Amino acid sequence: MADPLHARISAELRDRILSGDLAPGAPLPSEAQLCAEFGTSRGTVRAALATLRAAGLIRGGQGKSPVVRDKTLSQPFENLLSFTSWAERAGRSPGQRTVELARRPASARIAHQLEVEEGTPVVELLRVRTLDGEAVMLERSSWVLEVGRLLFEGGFDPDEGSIYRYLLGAEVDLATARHTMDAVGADDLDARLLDISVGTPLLRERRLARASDDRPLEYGDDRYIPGRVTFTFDNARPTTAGQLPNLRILKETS
Amino acid sequence: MADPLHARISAELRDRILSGDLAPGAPLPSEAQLCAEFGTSRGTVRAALATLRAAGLIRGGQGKSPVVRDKTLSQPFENLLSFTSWAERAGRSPGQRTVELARRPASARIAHQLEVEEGTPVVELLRVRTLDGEAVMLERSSWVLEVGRLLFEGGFDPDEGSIYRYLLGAEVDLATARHTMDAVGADDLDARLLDISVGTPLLRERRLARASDDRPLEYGDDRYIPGRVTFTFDNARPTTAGQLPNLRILKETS
DNA sequence: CGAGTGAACTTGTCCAGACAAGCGGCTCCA
DNA sequence: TGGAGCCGCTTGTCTGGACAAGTTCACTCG
Repeated sequence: MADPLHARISAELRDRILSGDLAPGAPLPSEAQLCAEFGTSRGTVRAALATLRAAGLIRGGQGKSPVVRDKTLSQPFENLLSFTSWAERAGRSPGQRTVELARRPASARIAHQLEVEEGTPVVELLRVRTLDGEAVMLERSSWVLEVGRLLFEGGFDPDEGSIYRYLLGAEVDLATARHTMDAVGADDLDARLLDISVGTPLLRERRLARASDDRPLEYGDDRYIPGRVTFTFDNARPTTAGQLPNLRILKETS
Repeated sequence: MADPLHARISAELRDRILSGDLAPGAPLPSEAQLCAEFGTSRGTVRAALATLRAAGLIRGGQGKSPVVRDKTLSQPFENLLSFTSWAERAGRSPGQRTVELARRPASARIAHQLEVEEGTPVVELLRVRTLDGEAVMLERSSWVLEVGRLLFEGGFDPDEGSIYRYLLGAEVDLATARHTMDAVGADDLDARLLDISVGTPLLRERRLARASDDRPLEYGDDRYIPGRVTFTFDNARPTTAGQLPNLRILKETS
């Protein structure tokens, strides 16, 4: 109820698109009609439409009503960090087996990524992640001590829940993340823990999560067995001048 | 000169950020100052700032001036399609060796992706792509006949220029693309053409490019040798309510 | 029957003003 | 000295209006 008007309008329209009430290809009501329906001025309606446009849900040109482009939604921030959140939203059953949770001095590479002195204590976590009981990914995660210490304190069980959900609940300021994708062959550790042979191609996602003031908080290295999980992104040519192309990221099971 | 005012303001501010005139962390001028500087109303200035915010260049909260977040720009639409455009922008020297350019009936898989009947003629292209003379990627590309025929007509040399640049110049309506990343081991063909051994891990990018009315135009399968090219994406938690997280994609050499 | 004109409708752009909400620094008081 | 409250600046939200530019469609004219 306290939400701004334009947010409520865009939420309402988004629901109509996601529910199939407005099918892809169908035109939206004109701005004038929306003004009448919600009892607002045109500027407010246009702010709501701009949100949908940035999300890639609608496409529309001058002179014509905007048209529904797609009903797949870009995934929320948390989904790209949290294996658990993502799997649950995809209707799969996530699980994990914790191999180790350790506090140790940062190696040169980790220290460089986290922008701390080499040898500074960090908290490292190594887990095998499963989907419906089947191993799909090996997660190596290093946290700066300030945040990592929370993983040792009561309330968090590494074999139980989602780290990110726990940390976001503890009001840790996770604001941005950069993900880099490439391919590697399984090393000895990967092979042993994922029960595959050395050299098997793996999709690697390296991740650096930062606080809102850009301090690095976590460096992660996740290696996915191919054929179980894919990363998809959409991009579109800019529509109106000065507008930037819109992007959406989807992490999918296959 | 014919550009809208808000586009000119956002372009001017973007240039100041990219040139380093406004360094990351520095606050932008207040909206009132920008109004005075450009002689416009506040709504116009806010439209310009919204563009920068959607691009992830600035971050800013209520009560405070927006702050420069980053000076890396999301890549334009064409860069994610065209190897040539991307390489040139990255300051590298792209090249290619065309293995075959053929018109043949669509296989079941290609027909399914391009949404045509199996056996419908399509145009298929197989090229080894190089960066500074070094092979980095094997490109398999299948075009619907309507577009692919242009590759046979005069004016296009598959050993010379960029397909996408040529087709966009020919006013082909390439509007959106969906990219899916995973890892595969090199098959016999990959191994022979890229001069690597069978089973070497490769980063695979499958791509479906569509026209603005969503008809598929091209299905591509690009396989990158690891360590030469990576795909990076940034995501951020939404700042203001109702706003969606912003995303940026970077394809990088390493 | 076809081509061209024009009106109605749509979105894009821009303006001027108003109030609410958040932030930061200041003063004043205990 | 330290804290509370106030004030000014900033952005967020919303209104109502105006004109420009693009699309669609029906009508008219040749």
